[in-house]
Amino acid sequence: MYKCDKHETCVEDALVKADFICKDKGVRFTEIRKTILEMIWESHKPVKAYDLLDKLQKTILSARATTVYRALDFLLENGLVHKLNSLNAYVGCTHPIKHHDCYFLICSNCGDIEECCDDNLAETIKITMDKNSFKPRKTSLEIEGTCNNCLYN
Amino acid sequence: MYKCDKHETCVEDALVKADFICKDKGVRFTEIRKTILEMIWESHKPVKAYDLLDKLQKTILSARATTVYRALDFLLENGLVHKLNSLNAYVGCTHPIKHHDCYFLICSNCGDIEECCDDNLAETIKITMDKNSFKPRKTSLEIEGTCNNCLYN
DNA sequence: TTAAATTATGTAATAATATTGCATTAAAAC
DNA sequence: GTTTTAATGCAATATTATTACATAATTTAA
Repeated sequence: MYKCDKHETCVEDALVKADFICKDKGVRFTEIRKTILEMIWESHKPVKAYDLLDKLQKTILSARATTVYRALDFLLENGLVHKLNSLNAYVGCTHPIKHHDCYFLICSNCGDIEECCDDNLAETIKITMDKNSFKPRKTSLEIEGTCNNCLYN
Repeated sequence: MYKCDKHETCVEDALVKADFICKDKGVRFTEIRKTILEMIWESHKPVKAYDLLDKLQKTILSARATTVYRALDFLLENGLVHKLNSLNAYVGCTHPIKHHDCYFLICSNCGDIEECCDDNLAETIKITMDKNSFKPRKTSLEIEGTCNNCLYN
């Protein structure tokens, strides 16, 4: 398990930041979008679209797959969540305001995700792209393995 | 478009190597598996499972989704093809014998894939994992952008 | 401050991707 | 040759995601 001191703080923090970002960008952080983001932030584990749908339908009976995917699209576009392509699942972005390229450590033992940034790594990727004369637009780096916690606890 | 001097060579080469690898490992390179690999190698573009199925059904009427996915599983397990998670598509591995960690440059203009290796990049990733006390098992690095050819031709 | 334009949501249908379970056949091992 | 293992046949279904069109809510701007 990911050790955040007090998980409520993560959730609150994410919602406050999201609110700020949306206001700043002049986009609408509607109830549905807020609810989906909150649900995603219930854990540090990747969440599946249809699990979100199941939960959402408990309060919003009209919810359909589109409801969820539209909210996800919005959250993705605005950098509030990430999609993990290797899992077809979604996680909250831990630093939506100052957003750089980041990568994901996926622990296949406990299921937790850690979102990381590393200037050195980002720089090396950039250099490698230059070497290949490739103009990158979107980088997806997902590393599956065992996290520190699971290894030693 | 990816410029390989003579594409037949790519295909032949891939099949010969696959044959060698399978013999070496003592696994069976059956007709279906060979056909699927050949189909994947028809281009340097990622291929979709259900497109493979459509093609396969022209010669093997009994082919079903499972037929394709089982062949793909085999080819993936034996390092003969790669799955591009960001596209839900498959490409042939260009160096199945000496296999290191590699990454994929996905040109969203021409659709071509380039599979690359870079020791320096691999090393940087390794170092970054160490820093995070994370024990990696499988790395997926996919970079979408514009390739050299599309930029300057 | 209402009309027009834009954005968000409701709703149904369906497309695209992938897996399960069980029967049968083919190949390898003994 | 028989047993064991691996591969394929086959049907059903699970999972993930999109399309198209209608309605409602919000924002823009006349």
